[in-house]
Amino acid sequence: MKSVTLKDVAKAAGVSYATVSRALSGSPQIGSDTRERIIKLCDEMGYTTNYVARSMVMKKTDLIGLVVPSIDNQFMSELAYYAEMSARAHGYNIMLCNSGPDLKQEKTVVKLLLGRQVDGILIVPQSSKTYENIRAYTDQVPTVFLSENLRDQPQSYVAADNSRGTYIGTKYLYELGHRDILYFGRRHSTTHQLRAEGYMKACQELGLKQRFFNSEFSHSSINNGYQLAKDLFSKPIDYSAIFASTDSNAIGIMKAADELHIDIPGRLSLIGFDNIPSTSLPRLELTTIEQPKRDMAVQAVDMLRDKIENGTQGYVHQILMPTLIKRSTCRALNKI
Amino acid sequence: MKSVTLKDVAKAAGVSYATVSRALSGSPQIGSDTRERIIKLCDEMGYTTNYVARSMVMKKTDLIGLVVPSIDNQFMSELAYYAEMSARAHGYNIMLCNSGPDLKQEKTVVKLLLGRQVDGILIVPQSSKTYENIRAYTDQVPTVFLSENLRDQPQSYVAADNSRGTYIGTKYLYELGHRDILYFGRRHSTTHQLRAEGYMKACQELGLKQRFFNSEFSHSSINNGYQLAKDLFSKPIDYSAIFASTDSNAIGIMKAADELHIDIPGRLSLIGFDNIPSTSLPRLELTTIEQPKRDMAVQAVDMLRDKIENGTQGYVHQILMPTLIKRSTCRALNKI
DNA sequence: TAAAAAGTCGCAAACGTTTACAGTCGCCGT
DNA sequence: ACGGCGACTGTAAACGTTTGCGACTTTTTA
Repeated sequence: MKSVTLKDVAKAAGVSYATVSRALSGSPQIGSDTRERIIKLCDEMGYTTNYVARSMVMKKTDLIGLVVPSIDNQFMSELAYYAEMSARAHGYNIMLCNSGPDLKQEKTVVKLLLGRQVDGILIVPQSSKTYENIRAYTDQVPTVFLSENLRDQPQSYVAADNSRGTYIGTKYLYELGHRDILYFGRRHSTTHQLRAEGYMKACQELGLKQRFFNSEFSHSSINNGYQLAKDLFSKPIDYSAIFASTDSNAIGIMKAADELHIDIPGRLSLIGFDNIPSTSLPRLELTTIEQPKRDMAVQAVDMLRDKIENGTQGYVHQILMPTLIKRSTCRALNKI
Repeated sequence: MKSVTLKDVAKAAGVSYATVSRALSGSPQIGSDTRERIIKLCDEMGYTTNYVARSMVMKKTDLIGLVVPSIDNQFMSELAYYAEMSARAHGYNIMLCNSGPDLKQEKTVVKLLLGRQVDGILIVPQSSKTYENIRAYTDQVPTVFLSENLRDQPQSYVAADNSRGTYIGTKYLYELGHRDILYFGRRHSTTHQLRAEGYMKACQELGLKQRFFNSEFSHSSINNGYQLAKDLFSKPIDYSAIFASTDSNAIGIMKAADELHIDIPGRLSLIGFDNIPSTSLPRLELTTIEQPKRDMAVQAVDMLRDKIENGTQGYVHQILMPTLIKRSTCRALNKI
């Protein structure tokens, strides 16, 4: 369990441990013969540099704190995957924390990460409240928000153009012939507010009546969408398409529709948002709006690296384009 | 960006920094009045203890390295969720690494984790080869394998009783009246070998003919299952049920069956393994064998903590019971 | 009342690195 | 032959903690 240190190999090599350190770090001021000898020796002795000691003197841990509400979530785990890969490719490791559903835990974990001396924090916020929640810490360490649009708050973030996503989605529905489109979702966060706005904008341009079915006091999940949709379907269906603000909600809607024998897309077209992996499953094949998760993740770590390594001050808002993924839950309406 | 240290609050309090340290750590040898004064002061000054400095002297980082082939995977992200929650509840943080598909990267990340001085490693192996692959490091740091059955190798692990899973699954199929059950899957790892064995054992006891459809040179994914199933279905279907060794494969099979208008469960019953979240989706509703992912994760960190904190030597094999999740892809056969 | 015990607190070493600075050595130019 | 320069390597400080030990003060005990 006792690991070999610089001092050990220095003794074995008959040099000072400063020399060994220099040999490993590729310092120019060292003889190429001794360098090779030392490197070979390190290899033989199984020396690996102790990062915590190194961090101590370098005042840099090469650590990025990643906080997500729940890694057990297709959207976030995909983000996390690309973030970790990209971070490690640039010499950083990821310290992972679930922030859970409440703001208190979210604050706790970023405080914890600060104590760990992470070089930066990448955070997928629980909601719009996160900004205020952790503001006391965001000036102590480079921080970038991921996937939540903060509008013009003085804080770096990368997010999809949520407004544009719903905009192109409802336009697509319009082109398919739909004139009565129901927007299904709430507006608890800026991101979701923007999604609603994209829908509203498209409706205005297209001369469509805006129709909302909100669910202000619940979070986005399949079961929630399902319960809500059962409510919805108990009333007359005087629309031909539903735009669900979330794939999870859309899938819940599908479930309710199936039970009531409401044919999708025969009777009702359905479109979701996010393009989580589940949407591409057989029998689901949900038409949706893709958030470019991979790009979002790598750009977020790029942005964070820039802050860390170049000390870049200020904030930047990176907005990525969403794209329409046509699958099989939307159908063209026959014009009369 | 400069954080406040022990020395800073010591100066402010007019005591030595050793006293501050003791006040925070709850040392008994300190006046309760000064303790309160110092704690209050720390709070005001926003002091947080520097964990890397602390780790340095304590020779303990309170860090657990978690390596998974890909966090972007429902099974592993669920494991990771519970592992992180449980670890943090006990004062540990998680350093996350994706090991990708190849052994080289897997070895690289555990080496990296060693350099980070993690107290222990929790690893979801890529395959059975992982044991050999990282054996050089597993005696340098407490390690427990998660989800892969290593049989009687001298290495701690926690896994589901895979053999029993397929055993109860085929027995269930038998009770439903099925007499011709095809086992769909490969045996590239011990875990999958055990699954095949459970099926074989049940067949023997029940007097059933063992029928295999193997796919030795592909990994388990929906698309793979789909391609393979298309092959499979091009030949006569002289069985009434399929046991897929994996939910992903089962879903791929569903897709192929749908395309060919092979009714599930009308014509063919189908059962999977793992109970990944996707299986519970509407329109899928796959009958499957649940691996107790939560228990597996928390028991794995418990086991690791025991090794770390109590220096427990030796190895323990923790086998957890899988359970049958009845959904809607299996139907009872009318006895003739 | 004096000595021992208990209660507080400071000093300093240690953890394993990196790096500025100083030191050693040989070699070259004059 | 000697100063000086360049190439290389060693010395030591620093990073922020924890903790054994010693020192000082106060309380207890005989």
